[in-house]
Amino acid sequence: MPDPKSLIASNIKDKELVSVRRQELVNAAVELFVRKGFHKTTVREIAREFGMSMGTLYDYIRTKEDILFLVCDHISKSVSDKLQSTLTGKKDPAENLRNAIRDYFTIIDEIEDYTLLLYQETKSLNREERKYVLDAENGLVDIFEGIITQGIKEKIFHIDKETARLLAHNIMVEGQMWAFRRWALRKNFTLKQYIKLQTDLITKALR
Amino acid sequence: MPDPKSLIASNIKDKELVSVRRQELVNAAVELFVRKGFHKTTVREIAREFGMSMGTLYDYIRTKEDILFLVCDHISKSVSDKLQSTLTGKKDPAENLRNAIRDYFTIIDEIEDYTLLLYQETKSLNREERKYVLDAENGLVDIFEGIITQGIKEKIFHIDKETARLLAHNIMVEGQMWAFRRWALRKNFTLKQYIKLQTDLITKALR
Amino acid sequence: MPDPKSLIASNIKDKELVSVRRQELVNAAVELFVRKGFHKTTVREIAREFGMSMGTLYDYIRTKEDILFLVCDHISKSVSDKLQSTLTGKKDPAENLRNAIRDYFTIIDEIEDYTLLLYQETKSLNREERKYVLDAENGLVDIFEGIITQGIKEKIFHIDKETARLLAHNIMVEGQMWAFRRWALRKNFTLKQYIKLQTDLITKALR
Amino acid sequence: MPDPKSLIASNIKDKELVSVRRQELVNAAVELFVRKGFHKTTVREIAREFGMSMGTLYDYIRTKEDILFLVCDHISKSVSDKLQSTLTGKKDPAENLRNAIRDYFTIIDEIEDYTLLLYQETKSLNREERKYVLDAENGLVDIFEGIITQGIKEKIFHIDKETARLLAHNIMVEGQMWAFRRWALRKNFTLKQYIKLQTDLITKALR
DNA sequence: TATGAATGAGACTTCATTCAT
DNA sequence: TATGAATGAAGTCTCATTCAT
Repeated sequence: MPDPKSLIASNIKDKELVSVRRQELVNAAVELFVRKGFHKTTVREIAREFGMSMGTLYDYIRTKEDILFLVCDHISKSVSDKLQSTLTGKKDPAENLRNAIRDYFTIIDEIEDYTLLLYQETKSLNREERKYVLDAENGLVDIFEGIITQGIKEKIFHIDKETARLLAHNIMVEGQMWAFRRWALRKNFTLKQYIKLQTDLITKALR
Repeated sequence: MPDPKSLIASNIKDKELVSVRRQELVNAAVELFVRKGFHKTTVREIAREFGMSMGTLYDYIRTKEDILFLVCDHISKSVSDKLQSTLTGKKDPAENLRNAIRDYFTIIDEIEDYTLLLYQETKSLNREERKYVLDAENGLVDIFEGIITQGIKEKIFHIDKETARLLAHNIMVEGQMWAFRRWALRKNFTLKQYIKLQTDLITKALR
Repeated sequence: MPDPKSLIASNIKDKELVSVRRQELVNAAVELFVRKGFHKTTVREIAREFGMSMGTLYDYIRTKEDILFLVCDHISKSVSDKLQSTLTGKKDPAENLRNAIRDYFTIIDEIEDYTLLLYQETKSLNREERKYVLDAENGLVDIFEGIITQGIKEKIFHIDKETARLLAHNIMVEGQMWAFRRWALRKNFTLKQYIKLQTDLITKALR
Repeated sequence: MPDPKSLIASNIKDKELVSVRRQELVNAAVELFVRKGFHKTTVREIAREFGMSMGTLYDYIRTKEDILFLVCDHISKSVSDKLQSTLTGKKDPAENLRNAIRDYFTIIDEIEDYTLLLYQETKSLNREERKYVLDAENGLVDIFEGIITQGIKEKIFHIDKETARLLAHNIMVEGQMWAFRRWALRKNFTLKQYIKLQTDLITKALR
């Protein structure tokens, strides 16, 4: 998989600089997008937050949508990286799954605003860019599915392969819903409770 | 709860006419929003599809966002109404739940595009309008929660009250994810399979 | 041949109004284009001269190039119309030719600035639009060729058919060069002299 | 006549280097101008084609228009030089004229694109620069006029002095029209035919 | 009540030119 | 002398909303 960022043309020759500046750009844009949404944020505002002129901003991207892509890609990668780094090669699939769920939900909680953004604005990306982001998502589903499948092999979990895939999807969505249904869930649960209850439900379903 | 539509001012005195026209307006707008998204649809396009002039359109609403609200409210109500109408007062909570899940998922599948729209554009509503839509959502959660609670009372389901609320949320989201993760789920499951597998997982969790 | 103006989309429904306003638009733009050239004239300037807002201007056209097309088409039609109206069905081809040359050169002289504009900016039109303008030009060539051909038939002119076509082109270009080489020709000739000398040269070539 | 190129200031001291680089610059720019027109070609593109940085490019010129002037001057000089080099001091003015016409038209045909460019973009030059280019043109007119005048003196051609000047202009324009009316002329004539027919017409006019 | 032409602010984007390194 | 990142003014175009008829 080629680096998605190389999809985006730039006038600047110094690749290193492009990389650094784009990171700064993402940092500037993400806050605005979270606060106002992609469509209601103007490029001028982003440039101001970016601390550079409009012209300079456009030396690093070609269109406003490129910025959205950089932002979405960043968030998406960020979740993947964080989750990957917490995954240990523990032996017990049951414990592995519990830990993965806990870590994933915790990450979501930490970057709740970003999750929401990724969730709501991905549709504004073009085909190719959207595919990148969704592929990253799929990578996460694969992780959960892998753990469950291991448990099935070891006869610890008692569901079939198809259900394993579905359950992996469910876990992903249950993580995300902690962000996008916060208005309702926060009234009833703390993160800790939420993790515990969801984990219990999943565990029971695996018996 | 006051009729949400009365939130939106109108120049027209004849309440009956307002109601009829707004329904036509919603029908015109919803197709466009589904196809192009709210932000990329222009009021001019809506007026054309609506078969009325810009001026007349603005006799029934005040801002473009009002249209979005009418649309979201309509979709949201539509799901509630359909689901309510299939709910029977059967005695067995287990069967009631199975039926409700099946009916809800089926409704989602039927109006998949609308669900997606509701899902992605609600954020563009203002505080007050968004609250309306989310309240309607909550009504659905209550329905599922009610069935589960009944099962708990009858000692058929073995989970606590808090988990019941959470499970109700889960069911809602699992219905919606059939729409918003269709790009992934459709590869692996038909609607029928999806309903069966999710129902099984929920059933196991209730034991 | 469909009316070229119908090639250009408009937001305005009243066809009559579109026609009137476009004429006003052409009048506003042509002066600016003559003075500053197409590229150096801004749409804002055109709107100001047009006496309407930018938005309104763009209700009558879609792009800046549309304005250029309207202008070029107008000039081109204008020359054709004027020439056509002076053409009499006189019997003597020699006299007909002399008159046509005189009238054509005189028209060019009258709208010298416009001729120059047409001449220099046609290249900025897109394929289809350029074709329209060039086709109109060809119509004029045909007129001159027709007169010459008639003279050949009547054994008054002694050149072959191919040369007749070429000579028709020459006459066209000799008319235009009165505009685009004015910096040189005006030093040596008045319009009257120019017409006489060119007519004499052509007449001798026809012997 | 001072060297036109000295009109354009340069940061670089080494006159020799300036001259060499400017020639390379012209070569780079002319292709782009032919393909896209002056206004639609960006300085960045020219620099890239030139193989130098923006900064370096601007060491050799002051404004984008300077480049256009260098290009126009180059083309204009190029035609003059080529034509001069073919002119022989033959004795017979009639043959001299035929040869000059043939050579001139042939040169035009060879650098048709450049002729067109010169023709269409001269207007974008400023007063002073445009004068340079037009003066070079006049030099060519003088050449043709000279040959004709010689013929008049030798009683071979039978037209007056004023007509001689006009005819010289006509010849120039008839050469150029082979380029700028190619869309029409190429349908009917090859270069060879075109030369022959135009030469015949001119010859007849001289009798 | 209905029409649709008119508004004008503001959106995104480009690009000739400069200047610190 | 050479580089190329940075500038910022200006360009074209859009569109939600209004109001005279």
